[in-house]
Amino acid sequence: MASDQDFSTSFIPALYKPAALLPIARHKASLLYLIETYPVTIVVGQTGSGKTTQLPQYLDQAGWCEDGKVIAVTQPRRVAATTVATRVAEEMHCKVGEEVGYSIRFEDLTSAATRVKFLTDGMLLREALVDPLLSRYSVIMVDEAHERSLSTDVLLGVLKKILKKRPELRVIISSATLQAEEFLKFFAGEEYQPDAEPADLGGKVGRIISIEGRMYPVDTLFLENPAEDYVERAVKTVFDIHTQEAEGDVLIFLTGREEIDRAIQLISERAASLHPKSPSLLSLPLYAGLTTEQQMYVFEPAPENTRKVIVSTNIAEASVTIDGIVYVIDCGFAKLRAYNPSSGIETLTAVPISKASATQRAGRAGRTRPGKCFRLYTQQTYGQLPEATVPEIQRANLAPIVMQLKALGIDNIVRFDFLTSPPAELVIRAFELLFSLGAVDDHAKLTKPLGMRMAELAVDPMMAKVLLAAPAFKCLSEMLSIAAMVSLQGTVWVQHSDNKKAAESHRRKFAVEEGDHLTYLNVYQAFVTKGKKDSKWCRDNLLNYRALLRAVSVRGQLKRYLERFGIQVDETLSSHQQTVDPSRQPEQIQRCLTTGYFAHAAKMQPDGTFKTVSGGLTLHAHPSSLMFNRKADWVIFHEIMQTGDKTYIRDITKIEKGYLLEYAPEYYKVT
DNA sequence: GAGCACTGC
Repeated sequence: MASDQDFSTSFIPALYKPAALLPIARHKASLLYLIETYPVTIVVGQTGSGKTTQLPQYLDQAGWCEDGKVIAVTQPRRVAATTVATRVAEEMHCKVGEEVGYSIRFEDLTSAATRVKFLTDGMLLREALVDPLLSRYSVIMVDEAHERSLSTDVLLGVLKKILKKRPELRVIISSATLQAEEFLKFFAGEEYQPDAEPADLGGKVGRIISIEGRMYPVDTLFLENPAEDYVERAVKTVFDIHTQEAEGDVLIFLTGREEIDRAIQLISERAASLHPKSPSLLSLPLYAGLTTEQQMYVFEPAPENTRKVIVSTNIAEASVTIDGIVYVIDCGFAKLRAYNPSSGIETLTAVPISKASATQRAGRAGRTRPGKCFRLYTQQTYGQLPEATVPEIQRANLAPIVMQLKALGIDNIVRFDFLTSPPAELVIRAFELLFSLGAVDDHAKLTKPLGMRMAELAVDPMMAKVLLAAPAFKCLSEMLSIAAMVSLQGTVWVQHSDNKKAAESHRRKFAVEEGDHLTYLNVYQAFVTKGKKDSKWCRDNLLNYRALLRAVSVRGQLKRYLERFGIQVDETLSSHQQTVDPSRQPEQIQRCLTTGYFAHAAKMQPDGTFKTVSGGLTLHAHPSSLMFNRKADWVIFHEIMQTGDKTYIRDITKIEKGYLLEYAPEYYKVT
């Protein structure tokens, strides 16, 4: 038989490759040997190597599921967990939920027969709350670990701890080349010897194994001189490709919606001047803010004699894969979220990408045949890019993670073995917030029962505090709905850029005087009474049907948590009318919100902007908020974020200044 | 007058 190399150059591979022909097949014996011999195996597998789909099947065949044990494969994203499970079930000739299953939030398709289980890494962490040693699993494979998501990093630390108590457990980390040694060094700990021969790097703990992928070569081109305007330059490059290169679709990486809209506008303007007989251009946007329906267009094959141009954010770098891309245009930037621990404000700004990102982007051109990548920056600029993106754990608000680790019984966060330690300021800031909420005491221990319960609720600490305070304000049922709606993060209304006025008037139908939180409550209540079984009702009101269905699930889950704590949720309308005067209901909700969000308070200025309590910072109501063009005095808000040169607050509710002193006397004490 | 991408029984 021809070698694998010959095979890939003379044939175009089918979408579903026969498993035996995947590059991983000839590494089967050595993989199984390493996993049998060492607790930790790092698998460096390029795109198309088949590691995610084949390795779990090899392990199953080799007997790792005897005695009822299960193989877990974690993914950073929900869609990946479900699609890979479907694919492996097909190969194992079973239905999803039988021998192969998946488990993500709100969807558990597993059964007693399940031997291979795909799940999100956040989900596996949740399971550790109930089963701290994850004892039902014989093998845990952490896929895409090089992406270094918050939950992946925490999970790796937890697995290292578990390995000390369960030497028979096998951990497989799938990684890109760059981080493989770092992962091994982390698990080997003191045993790791930097000067050792590569084969002995991990001592008795583990080994690294590389598996070649199925990628076509991609020619990379740099600019000779820096571009002044990369959107303009990207558009020019599209036309250069269109007139000079062979057929094949184009993928452009830009940083956000505004740039994407502008690029699409420019492309369609200039496409008008193409020769009437030349092939046409079809440009399509791709970003997370689009509805699923709108996103589907990018997967449809272009009409005959048409070149497809997809203009995308970072979503196409790892989360979404589009077939038929032959040309990639990379602007060299991405928007990244970061948390400033001294101000407590999140920022969202465009920053240069890493070399690893640039490689990943270029690789998108070589999935179906040899491709080209046009980088809109110079080779010198590329040389100065960081090797890898700063892991999320070094730039995120850590309050939720601190709570989660505490709930897992990991009390000393500072001494917890992180792959990369978070900066001390982020940890300190997290503890300050949790202390002010009453979740931890002077000794940084979780309080009982408040802190323990907050740690178990799957919402951010401020909202968790509000929910646990709600029974005292007789508004628990309402607050559950509000918490569920806030968790949708601004996806309640669908965006129709062509009809802003209509959108405004629809929103006004649900609007109430007190602000965004009570407006959400209105929408939720209208949805469950009128729109739950009818997506048309949502369309008519420009509401996001899928998002609202999700709110119903989230609410149900939060309610079950509270009931487990022994907190009764009274859902009958008549009952709270007996306890609270209906006209006072909004006030109870405003007071209750203040018990969690007192640190997010601001005062409106005569010009309509807001100032923080300390007076230092000018804040703007986000245009999606009701308070964007309404009068208020004091308000609390859910979220604060700086983009460009403005700092926006969103999900805003009016309060009385006195509430702040009443519910957070320590925080606002007069000095 | 506007926000990158993810996640949680």
